[in-house]
Amino acid sequence: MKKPPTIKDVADLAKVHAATASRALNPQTRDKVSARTANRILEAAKSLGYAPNSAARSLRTKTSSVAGVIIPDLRNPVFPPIVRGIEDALREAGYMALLGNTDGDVERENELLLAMRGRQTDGFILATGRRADSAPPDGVPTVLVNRRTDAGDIPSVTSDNAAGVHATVRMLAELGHTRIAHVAGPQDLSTGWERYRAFLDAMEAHGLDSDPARIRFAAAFTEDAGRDAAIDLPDDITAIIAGNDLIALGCYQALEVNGLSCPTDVSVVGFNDMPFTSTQRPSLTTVRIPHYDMGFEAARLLLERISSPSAPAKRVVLPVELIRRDSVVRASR
Amino acid sequence: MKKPPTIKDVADLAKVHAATASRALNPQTRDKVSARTANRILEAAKSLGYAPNSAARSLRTKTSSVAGVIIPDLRNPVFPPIVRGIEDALREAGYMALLGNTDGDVERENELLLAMRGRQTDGFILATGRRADSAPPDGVPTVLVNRRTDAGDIPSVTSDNAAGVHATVRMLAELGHTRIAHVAGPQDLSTGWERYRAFLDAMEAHGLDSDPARIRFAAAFTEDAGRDAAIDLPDDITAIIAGNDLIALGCYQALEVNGLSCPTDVSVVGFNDMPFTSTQRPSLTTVRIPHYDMGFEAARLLLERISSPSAPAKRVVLPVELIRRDSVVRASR
DNA sequence: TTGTATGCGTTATCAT
DNA sequence: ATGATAACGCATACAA
Repeated sequence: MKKPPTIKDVADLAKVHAATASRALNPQTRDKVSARTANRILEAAKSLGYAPNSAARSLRTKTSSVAGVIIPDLRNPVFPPIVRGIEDALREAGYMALLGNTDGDVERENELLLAMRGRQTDGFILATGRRADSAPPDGVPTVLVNRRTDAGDIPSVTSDNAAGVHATVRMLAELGHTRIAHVAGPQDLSTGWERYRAFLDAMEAHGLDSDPARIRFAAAFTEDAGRDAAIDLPDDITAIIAGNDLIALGCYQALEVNGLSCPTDVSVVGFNDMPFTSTQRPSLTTVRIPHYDMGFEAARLLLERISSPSAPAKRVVLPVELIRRDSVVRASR
Repeated sequence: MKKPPTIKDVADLAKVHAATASRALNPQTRDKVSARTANRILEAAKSLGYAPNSAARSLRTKTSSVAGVIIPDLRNPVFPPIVRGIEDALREAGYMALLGNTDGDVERENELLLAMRGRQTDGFILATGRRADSAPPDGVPTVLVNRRTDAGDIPSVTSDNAAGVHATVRMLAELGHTRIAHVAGPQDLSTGWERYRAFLDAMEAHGLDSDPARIRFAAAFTEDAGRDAAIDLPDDITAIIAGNDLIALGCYQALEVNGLSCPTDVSVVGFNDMPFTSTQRPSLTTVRIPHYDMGFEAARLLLERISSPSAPAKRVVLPVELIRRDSVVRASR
């Protein structure tokens, strides 16, 4: 494990000064060097297997080509595709991702932010945003993905939750459903909130009554929370719009406990189209969200922001798609 | 965006020299400073929100407290829990994870390794190992997780694949199954290979005939590859041991195509116990692998290795657990 | 076009 | 126990 060559080694071999080597090695400044010597230097670098020491470069330039990616928990199936999309977009620009999980703990998130900033992270992509969060005080380039803040002063990439809910309500209405329940997600997250508001909107738009007795709020976007929230819904409902797929699976459980069956008695719709929803019993009708693309776009937005930090905070909203499967049928009661 | 405080700012505030502040801030060298001044310095650091500049530290110490984690694809459900375990173990030691996906492409893996090494990565955790891979030539600390090499000269954390297969065969044998098929995974990966070898072993141990006609090799650990491989299995089999859960789901499909039903006609067993196997139809019997723990152990092993690189290459094998669900019943034919 | 000089923030070595 | 100093490798403003 002998130590790697430095730029000085390259310079010596090419019989130039280190500064000249630096200029030749950096594509940005290569034209400040005669083509002949530049070639000689590149040659030397290759023969030595030279790779720049990024610590030294970071120290000097204050940039690292590393982005911090902070999510609640990688084991939640929505995040892997998002992270994968982020990584692919970052890589195109020569960036890498430093990953951290918070489990929804704000303190842990702050620790992570601090630790990552100490590592010269050029910017952050956060999938942990809460509606009430405010922009980072020190102006480090930051992009939200999947969730956004109410204030809207942080760039974000989200999906068109409202359109998804409207499409769902329209489909159910066309199938004769009128007593439609909503098991909403947590209201402090934009995803839970937007879908809930859109539910009220869409019901009204279709002339349907959104009786509060048919609305429940799950404590979290989990199967258990979904079951607990759905367990005491009134018996006369014919459909449930769940805050997301996990909540929808919880609704499956609650219906079973109550001796009802999906889809015969009650149709169920989820949100996300996470993996293996198509092979559940019954296969789940759901609003597909382009998680990979959201991650990809978020990373591009971050890179944009890193190169021009003062540009206005763009907000990208990607389209969704309603996927009809076996969990939805015509209303029978 | 004012610049973050440096150790000099802390030192000035505490009215000491930067060198003293450095000693006080580093737990390793704290005892070289009087307790009183150390406290004063810590106080000052906290009040300024000081975080050490890791680029400078790396440049000086040649270490980064960053580990490279390279996996095939985060969207494969086995990897998120592994990565999460890695991250939790790394965090305990003040390390962070730089993540990269290869899609199984060796060239991309090499690019990633190079790029990460240029970023002063202290070591690597690879979930991409192939049986034929050899140890990295330059002696960078490296640990394999989930898969291992034949040579065994790289430390690894894997699960007891053989025990899982033996338990599975025993269960099936006790339920009266004799014509048991195996849809194996890729044989260039230790997981696919070990399970296949264990299958032959276990069948023999139970006095059962492992007719090659009842063995198939899937081209990949995917649902599609599993279906394609299982589609032409002989009709007289009563059980299938699949190389992993995704292959098992592919077997479900193949059985359906062939007009057979699981579990009535054929019992199916998978490997991994990935999320949502319990809610498939039928719920999948599978060998649960402690992915999170494997990741956690792998990270610990890497940290060990970073602190004493010349220690012998440990190989950790974690126990597995057979989870019986609806996809397995007594042999009826 | 190329060389010289300097500093990024930290820590190790020396001196006090 | 603390301070002074140098050096890690690189990039840049300035000089030649």
